Parts: sequence; structure tokens; C-alpha cells
Amino acid sequence: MHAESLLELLRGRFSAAIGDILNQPAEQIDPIVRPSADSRFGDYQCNAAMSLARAAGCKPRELAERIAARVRLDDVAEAPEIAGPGFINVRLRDDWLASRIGGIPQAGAADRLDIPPRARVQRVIVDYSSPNIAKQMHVGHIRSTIIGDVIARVLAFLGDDVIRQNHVGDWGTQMGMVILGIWHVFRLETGGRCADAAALVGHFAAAAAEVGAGADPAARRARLVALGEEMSQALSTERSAEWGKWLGEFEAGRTRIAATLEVLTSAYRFVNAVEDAPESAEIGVRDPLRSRPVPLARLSNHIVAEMLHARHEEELHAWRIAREVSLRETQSMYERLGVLLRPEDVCGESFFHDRLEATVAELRGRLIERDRSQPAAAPYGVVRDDHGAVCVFLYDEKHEPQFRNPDGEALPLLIRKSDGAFLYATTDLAAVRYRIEELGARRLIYVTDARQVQHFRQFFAAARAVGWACHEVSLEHVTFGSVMGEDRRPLKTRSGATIRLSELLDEAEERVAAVIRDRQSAVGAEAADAEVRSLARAIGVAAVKYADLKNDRNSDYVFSWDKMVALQGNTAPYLLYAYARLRSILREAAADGGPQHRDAASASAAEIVLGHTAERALALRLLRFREALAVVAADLTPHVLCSYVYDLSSDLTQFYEACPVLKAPDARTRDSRLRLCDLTARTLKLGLELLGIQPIERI
RNA sequence: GCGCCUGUAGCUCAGCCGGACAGAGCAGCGGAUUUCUAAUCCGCCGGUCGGAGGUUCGAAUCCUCUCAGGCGCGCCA
Repeated sequence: MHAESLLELLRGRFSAAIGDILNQPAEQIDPIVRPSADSRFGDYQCNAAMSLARAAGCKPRELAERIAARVRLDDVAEAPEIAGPGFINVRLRDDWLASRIGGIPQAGAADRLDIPPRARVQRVIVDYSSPNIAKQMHVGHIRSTIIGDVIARVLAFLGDDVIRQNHVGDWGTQMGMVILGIWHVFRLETGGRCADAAALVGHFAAAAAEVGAGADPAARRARLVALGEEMSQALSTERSAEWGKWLGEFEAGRTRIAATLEVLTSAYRFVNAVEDAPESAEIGVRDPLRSRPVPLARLSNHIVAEMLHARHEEELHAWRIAREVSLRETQSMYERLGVLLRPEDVCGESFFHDRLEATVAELRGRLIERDRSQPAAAPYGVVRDDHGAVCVFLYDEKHEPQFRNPDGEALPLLIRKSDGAFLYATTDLAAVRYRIEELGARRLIYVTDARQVQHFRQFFAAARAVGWACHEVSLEHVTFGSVMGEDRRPLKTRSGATIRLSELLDEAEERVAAVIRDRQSAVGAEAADAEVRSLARAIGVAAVKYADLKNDRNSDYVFSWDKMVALQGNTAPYLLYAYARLRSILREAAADGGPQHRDAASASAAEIVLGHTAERALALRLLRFREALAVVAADLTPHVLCSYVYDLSSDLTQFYEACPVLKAPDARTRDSRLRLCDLTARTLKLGLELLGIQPIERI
């Protein structure tokens, strides 16, 4: 197993040579070694001579000569060549490439090719996916889920101690709406108004329409007043016994209407429509425990506040039911997507809610006013109350606000609302502390959309100011752009509704199935329907994921069905096909073993011969895998890995066209090529797996 | 108003911590098939890198200004 990549090796050699020449420690020198853009200039180039010439007191070309004469490369490369103003071109020796390829160990139980795990293990948190579980997962959740998963996989593969954290939204007002929705289910079910789930869902849809924006205002108002009257019973303690008993039945599945996500979602939509209606702000709901009525528009909010104090056991019970149902659905979506998140990675808002009070208290105690007559030693924060809200104001060393509002005034980070409720900044701060102090994290990675940059900057600054995140801890916000439709607007259905993730995957599968059937009728082949469906399932998910990953994550990406399921170009089907072709060769090699039995296994010890340029290009590409991984891990850019597997597949198909394997001219060539196939298959498989894409053995 | 992101070929995008004539894919045109899976490969066509200055031996890349688009800017997350 080699400790370093080709790039690292050459970098080390050039640093040493330049260090000698300039009489400086090699570690302080950036030798500017890059892969060559054009193969005519060799495989790698050192560009340091031009920039260092002045410091060395000679002409760039002259310095290049000296470096080239000094650098020790004879064991790995041809004699370096100097070109242009002072480029030093390096062409690796074919026999060295061959021996290096030959040094890649055979596949073990967990195949890591020749890539050693990092020497220095650090604990890394990857916070990703994090949906609000009051609603079904939709396209808005896909990017964080998919991108975060790749980051977690790559870092874990390279040897980091990765802890996945799914910071689900399971405690906010929206969960209050679901709870209130369940209460409505209870009323309707026990009132005998809805016989089954279908009737109930229909009822909620109709009732939501009655209070929606399209309804007649007078009728709407009357309806809302009646609802407000009815809902006051939701706050009444006398009904607790019946409501509590029913919840037990509901949870156990003994009610006529089962606790499914569909039921809960329709109930949620209804409550949401009620609270969103313009009149709801003025309509009061009588609370027997309070002198003042609660505005209908804020009833869910109120219920969450009540829950917080655990005053109503029933609401907590309803919350648990809603959470369970929703998380089950979320988990099955992760499984369908092939995402590694498990139930035990869920650590959401509810986990932190009883730490929030202390979080605010501690911030208040530690972020105190500073003496402004002297510059501060570092950026700092100050907690102040403003209009009843608790705010963290963040300043730089010169006491200038780090953040400003549209009027140019200091923009605080709110950690407690004037009504006493906490905000997501509070939870994020409680979580950052938990992750550093209790989970021992040294690198915290948050995968969320780019619109939240300001929030992350603020709360990172606050976490630093209060001292929970010291300098050794890295806080990283991994941003990504939006998913756009082909009309350049955020992706929606034709009617303007958000697209559920399950619908998206269904459609992907259908489209892939159509493409497969197309192909087959073109070729005159016929496959069993079940086979087409199972292929479509695998390729459909792969296509969606790959399309999301292949572009630089920061740019908005244009969602195109035709492009993602295309069989040509940089797409998942192309990659999977390349892999399947390889597997096919390796299978046949194993099958026609014969007396010599030159199957994949025995070939994996064969000597590598790089006679053809396509073989050489493939070999070099294989050895560059870890360069790609290093970039992905450092910059958290999955698209670099996509580019790599595409380039590898591209090199492979060129090799495939030019170099017969099973029909190779002689046994030595055949074994060498078989081994190249084996290594390419393993590299491609590993690359795809790190992208969260399951390779397919046969297409 | 301030801040962040994005402008590269007809389309979708790489390249952006400075390096050789700016690269892919798709689309278009022309070739290759008694296939180790043609869901492939090869060739051609196609670009004032939004614009203008500046720094540099060298700028798509760094700086300044500017134009265009998107997003964000205290009690939602």
C-alpha cells in the first residue's frame, strides 16, 4: 500500500529539489505541481520556476534547468523536459506506472484499493437532510440529503470518525399543527362523521378549501368562528380523559382511521389553512386555563408552548404518534434513496428543547458588555434584551457590528422571542455545544441551502464568541443552490404544488423503464417486465442522485428528466453501463477458465503491461483516484468525484474499443488487460458507492 | 441600501487558492458495427470566458468599477 498519491509524491520530490536550490526548508515550498492539461506535455508539470525565479535571482528558464537537474525522478519518470517560459514537464515511466498498478492489493472484504486510511483520525459531524417532519419529504430536501450523504461517505472512507446527525424539525409550530390535526381526527372519528381514512382526507381537503384564499370572505369568517368555538374544546381539560383514551386506540391501530402519514398530512394542511386565513388573527379561542383567548391563528403555537411545559400529557402523546409515523416514512425514503441515515442518527429539535433555557442563560452570563475604549482581542458577542426578545449582538475587534439590518443598524441573532419561545438559532447553539462538548467533534459540517448563509455566519460567530467552538474546531457551512425547473423557476408541479420526493422517484423509475423498453425494441430484445422494473428502480434513483451531484453544488441546477436518464454523456446510466460491461468481461473470463484457468482471480496477480496508449491512460487514471478523493474531502465537493468516475468510464470505453481483452493476441496481454479490467471495476464500484450509487452487475 | 451566489460554445456545465493554443457532454454534421453488452467509439463544426480598467513574465482565475440574473437582510426554519 502506498502512502501517497502520485501528486503528493511529485510534490515532495520537487519541494526537496527546490528547497535545496533556494536553501529553504522543503516544507515551506509550494512546488506548484499540477496534472498536465495536455498529454503532449506529459502527465504532470511543475510550474514553480517562473514564480520563484525572481527570488532565486535568475531567469525562470535557468531556474527550471537547475530544478530539473536536481529533482530526483529517475525511479518514477523519464527525464523531465523544460518547455516554454519554464514549465518542467514530467512523464511517468510506463514500467513504473505498471508496477505501481501492480502493487494495488487484491480485493479484501472491504475493498479500499491501495488507499490507506488517514493517520490522524478526527471526529466529524455531518449534519444533513434534516427535514421538518410535519410534512412529507419533497424536492427541497433532496439536495441536503444526497450531498450530505456523499460527504459523510467520503470522509468516513478516508478514515474520519464520522457521526451523522439528522437534525429533524420535530418540535416547532408545524408539529403543533399536526397535533391539532390529530385532535380534529379524534373529533371527526368519534363523532362518526368520517367512516374511513379516504372520507376523512376528503373532508379535510374540502374544509381547507372552505377557509382558503378562494373562499367567500363572509362564509369563511362564519366557518372560522365556528371552528374557533369547537377548538376551544381542544384546550379544555375536561375532555382530556376521552381524548387520551382515544389516542391510545389510535396509536394501537384500533380506531377506524389508522395513523398514517396521509391522514396526518391532510389534517395538517387543514389546520394550516385555518391558521393562515386572514380572519384567524382576530378570532379568539377560549382557553379555560387563561383569562385571555388565544388567537385562532396562533393556536398551534400555543399548543407547542403548552407541550413545552408538559402540561398536557395528551398533546405529548399525540406528538409522539405524529413523530413516529413521520420518521418511519422518512426512514423508508432514506432506504429507497440508498442514503445511510438511520433512525439512531435522528437528533432533532425535541432532543434539545430542554437545554434551551440553560443555553440562553449561559449566553447571557458569558456574553457581557465590553469596554469599547480599546480594541477587542477578538470578535465578540453581547447579549441584550430588545423589545422583550433576547438578542446576541456580534461585533468585530473594532466594535463594529458584524451584521447589519437594512437600516444599517446592528443585526442581532435572536435566541428568545418576546413571548418566551426559542428560535432555531437557540437550538443550533445548543446543538453546537452538545456536538463539541459531548460528542467530541472537531469538525462540524452543515449541509443546507445557500439562503441560510447569514444565519450560519451569525450562529457560528456566536458559538465562537461564547467559547463553545474554540480555534481547533472547524465549523463549515456546506451550501448548495436551488433545484430549478426548465423554466428557471424553483421546481414545482405543473399546478404549482411542491413535488414530493416519492413522486419524483416514481417518475424517474417510469422514465428509465421507458428508456429501457425503447432500447430493447430498437435492438429487438425482450426482457421480463419484472426485470425491467428492477433495473429501472436502481437506475432511476441513481440518475436522480447523480444529476444532483454532478454539478458544483453552489450553483442552482436545472432539473431535466431527459438529461438525467440519457444513456450518453455524463449520466448515471452511462456509468452503470460501463461498469456492467466490465463485469461482463470478468464473468466470461471466469467462466471459460479452461486448463490455464485465467479467470479474474488469477489475473489479479498478473503482470501489468502498458503497451497501448489507451491502457496507459486507463492505468494513470486509476492511480489518480485518490487525488480526486482528497479534493472532495478537503473542499466537500462531490462533483469532483463525479467528474472522476466519468473520466474513468470514458478512459475505460476507449480502452475497451481499442484493446481486446478476452481475444487479446497473447496470454500475457490478456492477463494484464483482465487485471486492468478488474482494477477499473473495483475503482468504479468504489467511486459509485462513495457517491451513494449502487453499481449494477448486469444490464 | 447592505450582503451572498451566479454570468464560460446554440443548450447543460467543468476549469476559478494565477500558468502553455479555454475543456466536457448534449444538440448539428460526417464516419466506424459478422459487439469481450453500439446504452459504444472516432472525426468535424462551434467561445470577444457578461463588460471596462488594474496587478503580473503570464488573468476565465486575483483586485476595483460596472451590467445582468437569483437569493437573503430581528422575534419562521
